[in-house]
Amino acid sequence: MEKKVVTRFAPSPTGFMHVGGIRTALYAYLWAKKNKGTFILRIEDTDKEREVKGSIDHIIESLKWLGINWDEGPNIGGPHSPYLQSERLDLYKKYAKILIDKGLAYPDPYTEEEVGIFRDTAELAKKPFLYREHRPEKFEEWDGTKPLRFKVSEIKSYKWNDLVYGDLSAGPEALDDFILIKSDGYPTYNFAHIIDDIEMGVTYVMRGQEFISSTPKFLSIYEALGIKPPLYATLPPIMADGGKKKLGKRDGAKDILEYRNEGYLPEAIINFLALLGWNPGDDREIFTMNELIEVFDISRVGHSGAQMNLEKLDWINKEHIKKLSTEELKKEIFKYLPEELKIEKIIPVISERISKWSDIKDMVGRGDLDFFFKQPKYEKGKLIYKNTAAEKISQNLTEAINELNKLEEKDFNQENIKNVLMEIANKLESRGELLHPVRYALSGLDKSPDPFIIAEILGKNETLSRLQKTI
RNA sequence: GCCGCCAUCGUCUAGUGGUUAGGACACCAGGUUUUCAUCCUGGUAACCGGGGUUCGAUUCCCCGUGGCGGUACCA
Repeated sequence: MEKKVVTRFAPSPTGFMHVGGIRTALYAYLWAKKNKGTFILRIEDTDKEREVKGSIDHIIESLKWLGINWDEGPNIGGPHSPYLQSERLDLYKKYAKILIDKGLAYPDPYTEEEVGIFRDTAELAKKPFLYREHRPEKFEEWDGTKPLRFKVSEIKSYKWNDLVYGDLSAGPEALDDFILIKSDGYPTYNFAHIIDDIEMGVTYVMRGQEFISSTPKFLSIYEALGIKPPLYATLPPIMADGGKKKLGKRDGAKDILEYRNEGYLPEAIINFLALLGWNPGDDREIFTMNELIEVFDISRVGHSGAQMNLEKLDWINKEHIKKLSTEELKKEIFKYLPEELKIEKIIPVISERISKWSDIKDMVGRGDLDFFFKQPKYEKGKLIYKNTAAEKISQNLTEAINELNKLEEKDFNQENIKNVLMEIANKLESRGELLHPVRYALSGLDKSPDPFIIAEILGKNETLSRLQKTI
């Protein structure tokens, strides 16, 4: 019987979520779900200085919007409650005690300034700074007012296997007497996440590659505790769009919820991020969350950094829009339309022309849709199709009006209108001789949706009146 | 400074000790449509550089270059 797969996403509440964090969460989620395992959300709020109020709610909202649902975590609880590190301080102290008792942890006797001087001296000598070279000979009793440090017992190189990168290694200088518990009583990330992963039974750790170099520290703690570490899956970085810098809040990374405001579908964001650093091994590019769960595999995660590419995101979003039902389209599209345009028939006209919902806002803002409910302004000459004589155009339009007039109000729909107009148009030298003027008469534009659907939406009276007007 | 990771079209990527180096976005051209959008067809475009190993390297090894990360009482 294989051990149950348990993954976690453990953000710190220092602001909003951006695509980097979301992708890490997504991969951890996909892997857990694929293996019918557990996905845990844990909040790493051990740095009270950097904490930003409200970010926990923000994280929760972001993940929920995207459909990355946790099996255990804040809000819903679970067998390993609580899921905020700040509420688990006793636990870290308990483990710290174990290390102290083993002689593997000791209070740092120096002030921060003193350690700073050690560091500066080492730097000046162009040597890597290692606290352990200043380790006190005798350990005092820890009273909780000083930082508690880990005593590295064996200075050595580490080699370990990473599910994504394969064999990784780090030299002995990556190993040092790092701080386990800060002087404010909170544990450091280096310590807390290990204790929690142990306590919560985490079996796979998905993480950014910024943690590669501190892995020996983690491994040495596991060794000291006599506990087998989880499997590591290190993810490649995401770079800012157009730049080569790792994406970070300081480099203009966007709040993931801004994508919601811009009218992207959560499934499209998920689809896009899944493909940023991973591929299924075939040519498929459009996936739902469930399909991703099906095909996702850690072993196909890439090694190199990838840039955000909004054009591709737009395309993926458009593909997902195409999959929506009319009901779903209606719900979203109507949010952005003025009252006059909230009609069923306009849905396909719009949905075919947008890649994200906010495009509708832009269309409305530019007045692209005004002709549907406002009399268009005509410009002289625009009505003429190529070199066709004005008399000929008038004649065609007149015939069109007469024929259309024969249609009953209830039969005045796209299909019938098309039949009527095409019959006339087909007799002409070029169908444009009729269809272009009709388009222009109805919309006041050269480029517009199908004039037949416009006519249907305008209705018989308005259609005939606009045609008459242009003559 | 030291340590580590990475390197295929503009971008996301597939792939191999011998391939016409494949796909997608974007771009361009043609077709369909009365126009736009959609749709279809086609096209431009890539193995960072130098050394090895080899009959043969984009692929394996080394060096360089470049990018990224780490070197915190941040995560």
